[in-house]
Amino acid sequence: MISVDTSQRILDIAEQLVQTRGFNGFSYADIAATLGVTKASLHYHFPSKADLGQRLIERYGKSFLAALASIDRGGGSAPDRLRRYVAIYIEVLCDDRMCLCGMLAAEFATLPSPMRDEMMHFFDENERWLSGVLEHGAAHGELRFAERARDVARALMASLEGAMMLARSYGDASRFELAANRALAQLAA
Amino acid sequence: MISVDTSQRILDIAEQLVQTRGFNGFSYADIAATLGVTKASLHYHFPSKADLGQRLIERYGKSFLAALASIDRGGGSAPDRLRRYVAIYIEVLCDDRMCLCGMLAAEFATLPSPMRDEMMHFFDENERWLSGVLEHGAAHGELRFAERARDVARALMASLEGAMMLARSYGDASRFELAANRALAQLAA
DNA sequence: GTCTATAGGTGGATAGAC
DNA sequence: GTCTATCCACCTATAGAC
Repeated sequence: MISVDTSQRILDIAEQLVQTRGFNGFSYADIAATLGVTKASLHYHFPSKADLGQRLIERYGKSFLAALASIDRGGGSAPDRLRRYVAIYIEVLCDDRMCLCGMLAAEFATLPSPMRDEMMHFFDENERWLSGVLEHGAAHGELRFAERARDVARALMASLEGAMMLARSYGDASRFELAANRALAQLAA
Repeated sequence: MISVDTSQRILDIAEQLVQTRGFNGFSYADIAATLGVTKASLHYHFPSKADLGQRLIERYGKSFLAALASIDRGGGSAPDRLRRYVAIYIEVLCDDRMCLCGMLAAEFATLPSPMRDEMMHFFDENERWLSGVLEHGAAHGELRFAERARDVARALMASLEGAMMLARSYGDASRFELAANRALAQLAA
């Protein structure tokens, strides 16, 4: 994820800051110090912090969707795909980060509307993809669940986001892995 | 929850603010405006914001433990107790709040050490209580699970915290209820 | 595109009168 | 206990030179 473009480098640094400290937990000064430029320069690329935040979620969402598309291209059974979905979260967590949108969900009440909408769009897309995998798995006898695929998808996202948050607080990734494995095991046919 | 004591009233207001906006999302000015006093007065009761935060979690933890003791006094089966445990979360959510400690878990990286410790203590106590209920339920054939009670307790807490956060962002408490019901249904013997 | 300089506001916190 | 007044650091953001 090495960027040459300054805008992308700013987003890289901001992304790491939001995922660790939250949108209200960092400032332009933090980015400027890391990047080695002045605060004023940042405003050339992102006029306001709200702009920066919105563009950040947009990029994160696209990158996440690309990862989901990559899972689909890789083929494999529905349980396999779910394991690779969980692996994305683990990778983020092992970098001591939270899911960007999980973090923003906590700060929801303080976010400007465009950021809220972009955040919900992220979860909607995740729900869509997961629902597809779940339905496919159920149809092929690879997965079993009693509720609507949509509701199972929502419950799964919630479990992963919550487990991620607690695991990060305890500095113990195995807390996440245990919760995630249990969630997947319960879907086994 | 009506307090006459000024310190308690300050904590009441701060609690609502943290549960909706986060610890980094409010200021002494917000409390002062709501309470109708000056910022300086607040510093008489809580010298620093870190003090305020720590005392806030202490009180919240005690109140939560009292609620768990109340569930125990009420008797009933393990599934019954778990339903009443979930009901605590629902009540908080219907007031458009997050769990105080779930909120702080997101901001973990920016919190002073005393607040971190107090927050983890809250989750440890929840884990202890839940583990007890789970073990009791398993021993009496009311609940069934494959993993250690401790790990099931952790997974359950993570699910509830995550579902709460997403449900609040979507302004849809039913999202939480569906996830919680699914989590409890999977423990049914 | 990046800089210096600065505006205008808000943050937490303190001193000292009442 | 609460007030007024104030401090200083930091915040987001802008103007204008280079």
